[in-house]
Amino acid sequence: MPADTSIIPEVRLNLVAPDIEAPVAVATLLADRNRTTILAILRDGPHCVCELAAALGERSNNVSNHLARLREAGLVRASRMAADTRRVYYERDEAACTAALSQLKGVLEPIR
Amino acid sequence: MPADTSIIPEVRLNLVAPDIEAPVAVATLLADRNRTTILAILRDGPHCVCELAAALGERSNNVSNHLARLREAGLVRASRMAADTRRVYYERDEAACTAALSQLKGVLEPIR
DNA sequence: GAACTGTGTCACCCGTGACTGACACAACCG
DNA sequence: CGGTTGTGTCAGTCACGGGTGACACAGTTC
Repeated sequence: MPADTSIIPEVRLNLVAPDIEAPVAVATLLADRNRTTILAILRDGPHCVCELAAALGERSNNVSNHLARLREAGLVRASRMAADTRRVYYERDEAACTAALSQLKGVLEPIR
Repeated sequence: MPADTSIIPEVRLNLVAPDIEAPVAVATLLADRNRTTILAILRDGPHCVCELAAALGERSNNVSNHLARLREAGLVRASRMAADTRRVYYERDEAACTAALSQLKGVLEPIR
């Protein structure tokens, strides 16, 4: 005879996948060692490309590529300083970083 | 005449790249649409593989692969329930998720 | 026992993305 | 002006990882 199926939880096939584009985009940026290290180093203030390249042990054009990705995402800003216009200094956009963190909280934090 | 070089910031080539293995590992897991969606869906309680597969529009073996990655990272747990031993139910490990979020905070939050 | 459903494992294919090399541009110096 | 340094761009190459297909295993039903 069949078991009491009433206590077997029904399979829910109508689950809706939530919108996770933004957090995935943030995580994709952080999923690279060089980009995450750049963001970590910039926490102590602006640095130029050559400094970051030396710290990472990477070529400057490669670092420049990663900085472009971070810049397009708004996480960092580039500027030439008056005292040293030859080098380009990058600094974090703390507001954007906080917003990015919020996206990840939306996935990793318990339901509110 | 030469500019006053004393105001030109010296290039710091002695920067030390911080340890970012853990946050990169977390971000790598979240950098995939299916894995992030799984974590988001599991916020409302345990679900079996077939439910997750239906919600994602993916095949169950593919979802099982992603769940294995999440399981190895400790973010989810698998269990067979007494009322339905045929299916495997997955649930979030909230403590591990919180710990994972802390790793990302260490990169995205401003310096303390 | 056989048949079936749900899940897990693994080799394979293939697209995405990181690193490279060559080159171009910007800003300084002689 | 030409030379040098710092940075950016882009096509090419290659490794990594996600999806698939085939199969094995667990648990249930007949």
